Order: sequence, then C-alpha cells, then structure tokens
Amino acid sequence: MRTKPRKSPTQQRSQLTVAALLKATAHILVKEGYESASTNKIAEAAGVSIGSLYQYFPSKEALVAAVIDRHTEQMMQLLREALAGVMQQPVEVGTRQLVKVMIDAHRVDPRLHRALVEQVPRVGRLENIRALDREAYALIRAYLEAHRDELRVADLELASFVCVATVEALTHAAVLNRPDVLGDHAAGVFTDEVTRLVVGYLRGP
Amino acid sequence: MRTKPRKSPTQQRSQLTVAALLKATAHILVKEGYESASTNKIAEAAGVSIGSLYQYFPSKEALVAAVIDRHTEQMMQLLREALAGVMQQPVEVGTRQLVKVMIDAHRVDPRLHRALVEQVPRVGRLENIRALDREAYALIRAYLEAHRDELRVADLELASFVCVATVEALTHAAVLNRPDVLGDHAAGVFTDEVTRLVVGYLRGP
Amino acid sequence: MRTKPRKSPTQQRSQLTVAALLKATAHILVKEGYESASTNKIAEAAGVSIGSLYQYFPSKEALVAAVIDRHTEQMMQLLREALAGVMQQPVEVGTRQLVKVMIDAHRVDPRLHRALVEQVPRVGRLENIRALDREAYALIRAYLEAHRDELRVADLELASFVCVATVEALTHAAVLNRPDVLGDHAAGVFTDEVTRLVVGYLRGP
Amino acid sequence: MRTKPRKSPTQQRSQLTVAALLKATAHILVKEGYESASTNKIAEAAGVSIGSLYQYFPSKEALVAAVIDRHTEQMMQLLREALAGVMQQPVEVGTRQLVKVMIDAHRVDPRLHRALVEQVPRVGRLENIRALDREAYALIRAYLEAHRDELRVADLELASFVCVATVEALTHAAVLNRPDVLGDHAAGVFTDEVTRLVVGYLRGP
DNA sequence: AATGAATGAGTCTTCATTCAT
DNA sequence: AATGAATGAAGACTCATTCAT
Repeated sequence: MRTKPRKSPTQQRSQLTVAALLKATAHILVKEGYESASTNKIAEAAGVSIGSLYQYFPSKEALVAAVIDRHTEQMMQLLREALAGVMQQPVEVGTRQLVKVMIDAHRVDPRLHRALVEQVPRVGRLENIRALDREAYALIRAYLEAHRDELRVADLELASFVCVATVEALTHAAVLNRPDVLGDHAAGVFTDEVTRLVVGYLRGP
Repeated sequence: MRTKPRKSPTQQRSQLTVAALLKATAHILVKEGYESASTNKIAEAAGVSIGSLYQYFPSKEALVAAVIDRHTEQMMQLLREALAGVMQQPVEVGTRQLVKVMIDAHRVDPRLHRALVEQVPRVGRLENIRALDREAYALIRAYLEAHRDELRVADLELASFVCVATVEALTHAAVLNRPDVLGDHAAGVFTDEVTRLVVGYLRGP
Repeated sequence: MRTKPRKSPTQQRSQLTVAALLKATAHILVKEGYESASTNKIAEAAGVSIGSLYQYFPSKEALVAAVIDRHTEQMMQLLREALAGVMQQPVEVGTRQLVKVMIDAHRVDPRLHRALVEQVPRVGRLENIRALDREAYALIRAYLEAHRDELRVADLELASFVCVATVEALTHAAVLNRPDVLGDHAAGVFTDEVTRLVVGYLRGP
Repeated sequence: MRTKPRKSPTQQRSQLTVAALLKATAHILVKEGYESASTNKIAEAAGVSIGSLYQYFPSKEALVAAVIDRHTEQMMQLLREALAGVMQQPVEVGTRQLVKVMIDAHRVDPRLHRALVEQVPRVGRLENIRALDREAYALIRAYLEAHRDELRVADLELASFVCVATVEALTHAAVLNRPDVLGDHAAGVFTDEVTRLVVGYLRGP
C-alpha cells in the first residue's frame, strides 16, 4: 500500500486543502483515536470533500504517515539544533542540555505525541514513528564517540542504546503520565534527576 | 462497552472453549496484528463457533482484555515472587535481581508482549496494559521505602517513577528490538549495565 | 481476485439464500446490465442482506461467474445429451439435429445469454463464457473425426472451428436479433438453411 | 445521456487535442480495458487537462462512441470500396473477394476491435458497434439481389443474414482467437474454406 | 481555449454482533 | 451449550463531472 502523498499541491488553494487535512487528522487522532478516525470524518472535519482527500493522499495510512512525519520532523529539528551547539560541551553540561531538549521536544505537541505512540499500529508503512529513535540514536552515538575519553563505558554502542532508551522513556512517561514533574518548579528537579542518572552511568562508578 | 467476561465457564467443556479462544486470540494477535484479528477469524482458529465466543465474551475488546490480563498477570506473578525474596536484600543485590526478573518477565512471551504494546489501541477498557506499570511502581516504591537509608535521593516518589520507567523501557526495548544484547553471553553484561545505571542513580554521586 | 464461491451452503436456509442471489443477479444483469449491477442492488433484489451475499461470494465477479457457470452448464447439458444420441447418425441427420439443439440451447434463457455475451467484460476470471465454445469445439471435433469418411475436408481441425463458429454465430444472432426467423413456422426453414450451409461445406463441392 | 461530441474543434490546436484524446482512449481501451479506462486517466495519457476533455466530449460514453465510430468507419470504408469493384463479378469471384476484404477489415486494428467487442457494454448509446453489421447487411443484400439468378436460395433476406453473420463470425473469431489460421501460408487456405462455405450455400446443393 | 482543484454519489467490502435452530 | 446463518452500519476508495480561474 502506498504511503507517499499522491501529488504535491502547487496552487495556493490546494496547499490550504492539504494543510486543513493534516490539521484535521491530527485533531481527530487526538480527540477520537486512530481506530475511529475515518477518512470521511477527517475530510468533513477539514471542510473538504472526500474526493479531495484522496487526490492528495492515496490512503488513510498515507494521511496518518504524513502527520507522523511532520511531527517527528519537528521533534528532530529541535534535537539536531541542540546537538550542534552541544557537540563541544563536556558530558555533564551536554547531557543536561540534551535532556532538556528532549523534554522540550516531547512538549511540541504532547497530546498528538501520545496519540501517535499509543494508538497508531506499528505495522507496515506506519512504523515511521520509530525513525525518531533511530536518528536520535545516531546523533547521541556520535556525541559519545567524540567524548569517549570522558566516559567509563565498555561498549559504546550499548551505552548509546541505554542512553537513548532511558531518556526517551523518561521524558515520554513524564510528559504523558506525570505532567506534575514538569511544572515550572519541578521541571528543573526532574531534569537534574535524569541528568544525574545518565551522567552517573556514563561516568562510571 | 462491556469488557468483563460474560459468564464463567463452569463445566469442563466450556473451560476448554474459553482456553481455546484465548489461545487463538493471542496467536492471531501475534501473527496478524490487532487490526486484522476479527472475532470470526478468532472463533474459527479456536475451532469454536462464533456464537460460543459471544457466550463468554461480550465483545471483541473483552476478549483482548482477557488476553492482556492473563499476560500481565503472568508477568506480575514473577515480579511479586521476586520482590518477596528481595525485600531484605541491600540495594545492590536487590536491584540486580529486580532487573533480572524484569527481563525474565518480558521474556514470558515477547512476541505477544510486542503485539499488545504496539498494536492494541490504548483506549477505553483496553488500557489495562498500563496496570502493570502501576503495580510495579507500588512494589518498587515499597522496596525503596524500606531501604531509604541506603539511598541518596531527595524525592522517593520521583525516584520510584524514574526507576520503574527506566528499567521497564530498557528491558522492553532490549527484548523487542535488541535481542542481541540478551544472548547467553551478553545478557549478563546488559543486566550489569542496567543495574549500574539504577544503583548509581539511587546511591547518588 | 477470487471467483470461487466462498463457502457452500449446507443448510436449507442458506441454499435458499444462494439461490435467491443467483436469481437476482441474473435478473438485474438482464434488466439493467452489468455495469449498473451493484452488489448492494443485487442483495436487495434478492431480499438478502449485503453481508449474506459476501458470506457466499467473495466478490461481485464471483457472483456473476456463478451465474455464467450455471447458464453455460445448462446449455452444455443439452449439447452433450444431443451428441450422445447423434454420434451414430450420418452427417446430414446428425448435423441437422445438432443445429436444432444449438438453437434450443440458445433458447434456454435468451435474454440472460445476451446480457452475458454483450456486457460481461471478457476479462480475468470472467472469461468463462468462452468455455462453452471450447467444449462445443471438442464435442464437434470428436463427431467429425468419427465420420471422417463421409466428409471432404482437408483439415479436420479447421473444419471443426469453422462449424462451431458458424453455427454458434448464426444461432446466437438469430435468437438475439432475429427472433422472427425462429417463429413456429420459420424455425424449420432456418434450421434447414443452416444445416444446408454446414453440410454443403463438410460434404465438399 | 449525450453521446454526440460537444463541439467541433475548429482551430488547429483543438483538432490536435481531440486527436490526442481519441488516440489515448483507444490505447487505454486496448491496454487496460474499458472498466479501468477513466476519463482522468485518458486525459492524462493524452497530455490534456480533464477540463479540455469535457470541452469536446460531454461524457465518457461520447468519447468511447467516437472511438467506435472512427474504427467502424475505417472498416466500412474498406468494405464499400471492395463492394464497388465487386458488384459486377460472378458469385464465386465476388464472394472470395468479399471474404478477403472482411478479413482485411478485421485486421485494421485487431486489438482495438477485440477490446471494443469484448468489453464495451452494448448498452444505451454505445451500441453503434452493431451499425457495422447493419450496413454490411445492406451492402451484401444489394449484391445478392444483383446476382439473384446465379443463386439457389429461397429467401434472399434470410440468405443475406446468414452470409453476413457467418463471414463476420468466422473472420472475427479467426482474427481474435486463431491468428494461426491467418498466417501468410494459412490465410489463403482459410479464405478458401470460408468462400467454399458461403458459395456452397448460395449455389445450393 | 485550457487548466486542474474540487466534488460527492455511489461502489465494493468487512466485521462485530444477534438470534433462530 | 453450541451452532452458524444472517444482519447492516460503516469504512475505504473511485471516478465522472463541474466550475472558478
């Protein structure tokens, strides 16, 4: 099944249509979940005919994939920018910034993030969500490699995996299930904790 | 929508029927995914008429919920047993055992675990999967409380959250995406790493 | 795409359902044509739910294929019976009888025959209509072979082809477009003409 | 529904447009069949916008009808020319030439011919294909009338019908299903056979 | 004269669920 | 207790056609 958009909107009118569709899809995904997000409902919510929907997206999956792509792209954008500025920093400082950025990335659109992660079946073409993990892994690995001498880890690859999975899981869980630990006051504490966790691990006993 | 089993099988014949249904559901969930797991297909795979299925389960969700419950119950069983024996152990030892048990728990039926986590929509009655997290959290929190004097953490609740989320995420990711780190040789290394991560965090800098 | 019926009706109730579906399909094919014969319309005309339709036929094509099969089978039944009794007859007599039977076969359900021939796209699994030609060809060929010494044709295969195509086309055209040549009085004349045509050809100059 | 072209292209540019549309339609009819020949696809294949298509053809049927008309016109052209030259010839000679021309006519574009005959629903405005039969019938009838004294047939109208249907069916079947009987060597044999068939019939026993 | 974005009725098909047997 | 035929709402998707630009 095709997941690639069918044709790119060139005129302004069609760009509006596509934008409305993506917005409506995200909205329904958040409000009603993947299962009850039908193409007809999406088209209606977008104020667009069902025919127009299929003019730009060959399937429901393609539509959701586009939403996923846009969302992960936004998150990755933050990560990449942060990493660029962090590359030269020592591990303590760098890690802290990274953790902070990771939290920020999850705050771009937490409700959409949750909907995507929890409900979109990780099957077939729709598994692009995991692309985020993969790219994050590569970025972090490069960072650790560059700071190898500051670390006390035997297996760098394993360490990268541990770091990414850990930070991802904690920020994810915090944003979605424990918004309290991210309140104005608490956010600093939480960031500290996660940083301490990771740095302690990287620095060794 | 009803999620509770409709009636309990009392006769032996009907117990077999229910068992066959649960087995078939798990099997199809693993092999074909949630989306293409229809009640008719499940009934057929179980060698049971669709009518009988609805005699015991009032809806498709109830059926899947039963599978989830059974699976999480098995995992929790392991955790509870382990914790009973660990309660008295010092943090280093206890944590290590807990991590090990967590991995074992994820190995009970990794393919089913993945299917449930990745595909079953976390919506409505079906969110029972998270029950595991909650109970694990309670168990761990009790353990940490009992060993408070060995630790250097400010907020015990926060620490519990961090521990559970971390270990859960790492074992989960390892079992599902990195079976290599759990091979005979590597498993010990991985357990060590995770233990070091957590203990380092709990013990403080 | 599947053309084979999905499951055979065993109970009497379901046999009635299938029969009603086939009847309704044939009726709509005749009255409205293949293009506007939708499965919903057919189900409704059969007084059956759309779900039941798909319980027995996996696609619209399968339904039409079943109608075609039943129709051609009826026609072939006549042909086979006739040929059995004709095998021993000399060419004049045998040919006449065959022509007559061919006309009768086309009279089994002329309007359905027309609808099938003129509108059902000869594509994919639906080309079974031509099966009739093939089997008729085999039957005739055997007959000619058995009477080879009465004939003056060089190429028996070619002659079989010519005979089948000719008689088929003439009876077909007569039944469908010239019902007048088949009226009580005229039918004998027409049969004579066709017989004379074929016998003259087989007997040679 | 309208089948007549909407407006005639006067400028040269629009004549090219119409020509491209007809060509594309024929091509898609042959390659993909009537069912999957959509107007959008045709317009795209013709390098023309869908809007332009509807400027010249008020419906999909009108477009296909135009293709049919052009095709049958080409075939009829051959027939008319041949008949003009044949009118004076005796039956043996004339028939042979006619049969030959009939075969040639079916060879003008056999693949398009097959597509039109086998897939285009003979319904509503689209039944123009049969116009060919009608005109052929008139031509032949005139020819037979002119040579009545050479023949031994009771009913001239019936004889015309038999001749046209027979020759049409045989050439049609040969061109479409038995290209082997029309190979360089075999074509003469086939023409002989058909001629013998018809002449034997017309000349009587 | 041409474009192509937009339309929406209508198509095929699935599947959770009911109920007569 | 079990069966399986029947249901029909609802979903994904197509395509002939229109119309503003």
